[in-house]
Amino acid sequence: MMQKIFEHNKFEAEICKQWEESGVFTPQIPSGKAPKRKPFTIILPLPNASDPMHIGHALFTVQDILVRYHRMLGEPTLWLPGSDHAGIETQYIFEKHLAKQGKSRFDYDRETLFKMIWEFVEENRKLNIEQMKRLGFSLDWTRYHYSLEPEIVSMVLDTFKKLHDDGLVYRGERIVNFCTHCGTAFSDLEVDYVERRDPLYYIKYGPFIIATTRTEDFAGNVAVAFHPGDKRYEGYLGQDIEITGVNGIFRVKVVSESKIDPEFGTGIEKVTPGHDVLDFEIAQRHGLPIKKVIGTDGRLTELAGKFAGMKVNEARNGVYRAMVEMKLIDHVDEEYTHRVAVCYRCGTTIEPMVMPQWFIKTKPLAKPAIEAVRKGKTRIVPKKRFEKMYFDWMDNIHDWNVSRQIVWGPRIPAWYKVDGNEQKIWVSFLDKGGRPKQGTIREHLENGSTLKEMDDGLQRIIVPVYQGTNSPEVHIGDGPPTAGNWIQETDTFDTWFLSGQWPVNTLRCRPGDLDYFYPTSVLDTLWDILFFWVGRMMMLGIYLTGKVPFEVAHMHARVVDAKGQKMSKSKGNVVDPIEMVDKYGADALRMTLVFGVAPASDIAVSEEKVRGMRNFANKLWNIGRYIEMVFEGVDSQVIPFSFPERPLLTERKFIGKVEKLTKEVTEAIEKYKFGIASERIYEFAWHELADKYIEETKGEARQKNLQTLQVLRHAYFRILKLLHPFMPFVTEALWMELKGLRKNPREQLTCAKWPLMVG
RNA sequence: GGGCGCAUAGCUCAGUUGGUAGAGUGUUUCAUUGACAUUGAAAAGGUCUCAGGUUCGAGUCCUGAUGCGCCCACCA
Repeated sequence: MMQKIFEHNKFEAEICKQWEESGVFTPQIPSGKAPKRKPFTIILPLPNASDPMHIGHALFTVQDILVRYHRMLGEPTLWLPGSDHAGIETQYIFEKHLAKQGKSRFDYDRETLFKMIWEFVEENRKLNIEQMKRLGFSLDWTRYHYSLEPEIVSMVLDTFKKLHDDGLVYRGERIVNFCTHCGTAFSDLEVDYVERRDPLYYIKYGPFIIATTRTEDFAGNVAVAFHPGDKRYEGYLGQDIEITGVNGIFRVKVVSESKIDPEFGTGIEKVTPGHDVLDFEIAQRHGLPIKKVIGTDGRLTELAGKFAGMKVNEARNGVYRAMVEMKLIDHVDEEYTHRVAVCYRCGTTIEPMVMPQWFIKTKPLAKPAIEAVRKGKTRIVPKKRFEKMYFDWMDNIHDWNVSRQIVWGPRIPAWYKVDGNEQKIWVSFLDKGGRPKQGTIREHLENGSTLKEMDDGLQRIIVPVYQGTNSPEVHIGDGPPTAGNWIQETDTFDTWFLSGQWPVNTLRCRPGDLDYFYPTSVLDTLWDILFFWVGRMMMLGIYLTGKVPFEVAHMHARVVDAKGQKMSKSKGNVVDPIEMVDKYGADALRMTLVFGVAPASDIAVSEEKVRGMRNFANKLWNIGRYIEMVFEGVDSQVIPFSFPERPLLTERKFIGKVEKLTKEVTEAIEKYKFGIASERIYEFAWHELADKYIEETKGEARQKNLQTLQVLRHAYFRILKLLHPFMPFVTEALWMELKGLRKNPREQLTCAKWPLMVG
């Protein structure tokens, strides 16, 4: 006898276990010469190992619907799970954790720090796996991968070597977005902009007046620039002008540059190539020297004279006061608002800095990635909205800075020759007594440290890029050359360099997988990482295999609260998926995320909606209970599960509706319109089957009219099948319950055949 | 500065190729030993943002306006 209410807690764990043990989520590759049916494959967008489960992860439901649907169509189906070490994110979280204990990353050598982070992440990573199972995701856990496992890392290093051998890797002193708090450079994508009001200083500058918000970087000024043809300044073009500044007299060159806006300020700007992106470009074009005034610690360097050692903001005020004293300030615009680059992680103002970094040339990689989408080898869905975004970004792509100055990630496999370059390589390390040491290798050696000691306590090295042949020899490969002394780069790879090759590398882990499952069928992800991830996967996937990584890139939307507000901890409107699963069941939460949702629009989630969907699961359960009741005493031999041959008119009409529903739902899923598909089933089950058909045929059912019962059961099982991809637990529970299959998992609904074949 | 999206019931949103508006939730009334109160029956509630245009016919297509949101580039 069935319970009066569907108690999800009683069934979910058991059903989960049953699915897993029956191995139905692990596809079999057909062997021998058997005709190979095209498989359906999705690679899970790997969650950050350090992230606690949040509602965004529950959106993987969309993938599970696709996967379960295709599995029921009889296709070999693979949904491959994984976790991402998420370099900067994770190290950032860990450093906050360290700070609570009064420690910082500088207290540890890199190896120790790496191990500590590893331990720190493990618990959460394992918890994530359990939580994803609870949502009913039909992932093949036998193929689970972690981005830092040795096999994956070794493939990533090989890719870098290959890129290097193909001439697509270079090291350059380039201006990068540097966060002095996080201590690392960021790619352009990882920079946010905030509106800020700062004083705009008009400074007397030799014969000119220049407008700037930054007074502190004066020691890095090497030129002034104006728009070509600006009559006010044309006469000065090419001259060396003497300037009196707070640190004395210096000279700057006068150049003209089309990117200078003649309308801004006085139409002439000071050029500081060491600390401004545009100025760096100007310097490259005009062969101007680059002076580094701000260090990686966010303090001014010795070039700043008496201001050396000050933090940027201190120095800005200090220099301003000095300028006032020297009557160098013409006037100050206090109302000036502009956009300032900040670290997307910690909000610290980004300092553009010139630093040695590893770059990947992206133009040759982007070209085939653009072609592939243009030719439809990869379709972006919804197309209209996102293809344009994709092309815009790909067409204007910059070279990719893959260096990160953090320890949490695979180290770039580059070794610098130490012998003969001792004075060029800067090293920070902890000596045997745990004391921090900084300086060139030569200085360390002179102070009695050995190379081994430096390596044991290594924190970071900096090897500048020298012009011509003066740069230390670099070796890229599996390890250092045997002859001589070499020291490995301490920069690690940008996380996206790993995740960009994830579909290829994970499928390489098992022989035959790459051939069979690649290109994968669908990539489903939040559209905000279209550039971070989708673009990189396209480039590296094609580069490594010659084929696109996925045939469809499906963009889903962001989850927001009931009022359409973005969820955030500070607003306190976060919906915890696991709490919802505990309270209302996984099916209810899954259904909430797709029911009535249009493609790529925001998804409003409220507890009320989850409750409503839980009520639907219960409704379904009670229809089953009703069926169990009316079938009591009826020999199931007498009523086969087949389609009735000659139904009565009411029944015939109803069966027609069932067929129509089947068609509509199938079409909607094929078009990624899960909102419509789920709504149709809901509407039909509740308002057609329960409210109308059952109510109207209660008399016949009581008299055990065989045709009525047969049609009733036919419609009901059809609904269970159609709904299974959306609400796997309650449908599976009912299927087992009504078919008496609780002891025979082989006939579970998960493996049942979809009722409509699609061509 | 360039581009995109949205505007429909109190709230959150659907509305697939143009044919007199739908769901969830909330509200009101009634029903109750009945498969299900996590229920059923019924009701109220919308000039589909505004102004033009195409059409026999526009929530749906076109143009413009207003409001909101987002993305890209970035101003020294």
